[in-house]
Amino acid sequence: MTTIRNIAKLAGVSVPTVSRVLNDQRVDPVMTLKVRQAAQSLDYVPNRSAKRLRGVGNPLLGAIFSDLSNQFFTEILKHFEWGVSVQKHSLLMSNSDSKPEKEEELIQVMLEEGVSGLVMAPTLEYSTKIQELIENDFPIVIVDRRMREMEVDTVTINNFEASAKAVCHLGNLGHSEVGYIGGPIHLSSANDRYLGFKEGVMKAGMYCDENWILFGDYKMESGYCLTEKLLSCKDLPSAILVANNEMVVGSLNKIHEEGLRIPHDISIISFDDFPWSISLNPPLTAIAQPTQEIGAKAASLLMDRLVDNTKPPQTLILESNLVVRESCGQGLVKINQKTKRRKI
Amino acid sequence: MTTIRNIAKLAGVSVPTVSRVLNDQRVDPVMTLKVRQAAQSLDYVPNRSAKRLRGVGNPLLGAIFSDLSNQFFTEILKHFEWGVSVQKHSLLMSNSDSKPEKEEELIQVMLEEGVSGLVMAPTLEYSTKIQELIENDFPIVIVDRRMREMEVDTVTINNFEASAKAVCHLGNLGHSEVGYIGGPIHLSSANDRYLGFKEGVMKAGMYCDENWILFGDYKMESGYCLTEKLLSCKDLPSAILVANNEMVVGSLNKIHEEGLRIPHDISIISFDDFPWSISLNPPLTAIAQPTQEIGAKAASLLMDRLVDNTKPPQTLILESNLVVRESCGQGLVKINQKTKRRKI
DNA sequence: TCCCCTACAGAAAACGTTATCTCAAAATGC
DNA sequence: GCATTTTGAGATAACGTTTTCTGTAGGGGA
Repeated sequence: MTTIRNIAKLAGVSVPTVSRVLNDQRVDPVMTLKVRQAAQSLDYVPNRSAKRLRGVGNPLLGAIFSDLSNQFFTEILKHFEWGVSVQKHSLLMSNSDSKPEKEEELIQVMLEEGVSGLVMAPTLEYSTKIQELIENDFPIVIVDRRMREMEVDTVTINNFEASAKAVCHLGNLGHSEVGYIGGPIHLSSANDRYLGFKEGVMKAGMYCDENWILFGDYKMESGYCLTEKLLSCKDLPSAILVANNEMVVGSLNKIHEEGLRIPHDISIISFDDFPWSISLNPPLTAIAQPTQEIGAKAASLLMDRLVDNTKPPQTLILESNLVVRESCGQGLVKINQKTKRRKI
Repeated sequence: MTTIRNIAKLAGVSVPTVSRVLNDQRVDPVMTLKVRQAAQSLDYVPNRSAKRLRGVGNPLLGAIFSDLSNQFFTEILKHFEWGVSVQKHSLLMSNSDSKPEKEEELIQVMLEEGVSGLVMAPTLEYSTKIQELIENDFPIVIVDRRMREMEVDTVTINNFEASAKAVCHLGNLGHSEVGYIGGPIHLSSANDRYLGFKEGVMKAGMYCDENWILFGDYKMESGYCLTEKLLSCKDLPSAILVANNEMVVGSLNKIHEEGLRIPHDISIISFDDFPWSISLNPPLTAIAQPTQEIGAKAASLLMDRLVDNTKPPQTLILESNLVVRESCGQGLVKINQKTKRRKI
């Protein structure tokens, strides 16, 4: 490995002079040239660890997401990376696999690596580790979820409202019985979506049997299993709201496996929208979250905080967008047979 | 920030003693205790930059993928991370956005960060930067694609064979005219898939008009546009093979937009398989790549090379799996109207 | 001509660690 | 009981940088 010391030797100058040349500080032109040539010929690669130790050089940022195979998060991450890369930050990413203990470990690793800021989709709505970071004024931005009892920069959508809006949409289409397949209630997003669902049901005067309300873990498998459970009810709702992209895939798969037709036999509406949602059977009506904007805002929030850490934390609530396709009956009232047999 | 120097002061011992305690080396129990307590009370966070500068501590690995919003890559990445995390490596990830110049820049950044190994899905089949790394015996593993003129650890599937197999499947179903929507031919995967397609067509005695062969960039948009172009042909093939997951989404969207029915009007088979492929309209017949195995093997290949860099580079060719669903006619011969009108 | 200021290169210190070296004290062998 | 080995803690150097300090040469003003 070549160091500025080697360069200095080859160029016949002192070490600090090399440093000055490489940092574009004022140095005699002839020396500058010699140093540049030496650096070139030795394939010099600057050592960021050394720079970071000195407290200079490109900052390192960290991203910890609960599920890096969930396209929703990777979209956010991609735009976050775009947002911060204009400033030449390096980005350390990791996957907490929705495990709080792994998350804590990863935070520790990132701190040891010397990140100057973090963006996270945390696994729990409270974490002493994160609380500590905040108390020590460590720059951190939370996406998708809100933390409980913590003042911290946050970028999310209004999950309550979005969920209520979805139910309202079902109501407008004539649905009067609706089920809910939700995420882990200890996450604010899951909780808000559930509360919004209840609110929507109430406002629209719809009915929801308690057996139609099921909570999973935001993963596809639980979407599948919970749908199985739901479909085993004697009476079925005419429509269900599924709380995220992964679960709705499981849910759809189960519904198709059972040979039920959407929306004829059951309607479905979900959170999160992707290009392939259009080509599902049927095209899926969904609440699209602005992943691009979430990522970009998170990046700018974090970069702002890196330069000025005195501002009070902000919570940005972005607009979600109901994308109406064909999985809820295309505006027609569809009541399936089973539901008609329902007593109340 | 607290350093071992602070701890030493508080515990009333020397700096090296603190280091020894924290590295579990033999130290007087009473001192050990004092050091541990001091470290605890000062919220000590080890500094990996300093360790790395000294040449010790957990190694850092780098991952550079051409598209981090492509689920195929994130699946690989996830399993790669699992594979290496058993050894407590840190992982620096980045997205080259399929841009060679960005890729080169990212490699540079990672080298500066001091990664001890790289896993990459490169943007081109040749790169002087990568060539240099290999010549300098830098540990690197390539996934999904093969590099030209380079001896380097590689994990991929047999794209040629898989593609031929797909065409053969179409032939078995009675298709005799087939189109191809491929990726950028400068990538080995895209090239192999194309060659395999041609081979398959020839072997099965099928027909492929030259207007039915279109090349894009593996992105959804080009899948959409190329399908538009294909569908504008006077005569249509009865089936098309689409070369990756992103493009097939665009392709499906376009086909649905045109109101064509799959497989009645046109059959479609693609590379890459995801949970949501089951719920597409219709369920998509696809060549599933073993993303989990690719990631895991890449991890073990890289870790092996980290400990022993003398072994000759290996190329692992993993098995792909044809998943037959309903987008190719479920075993029935389907010839659409338009095709029937074709002259030869 | 002398003095002071400026410009700029080199020397030395520092960032937070760990490894090597030194040395004293304790433990062991005779 | 003395010599020798072992033990283990502290001092020092080193990793690759940058920053501060030091010193020297050259230029300008009196």
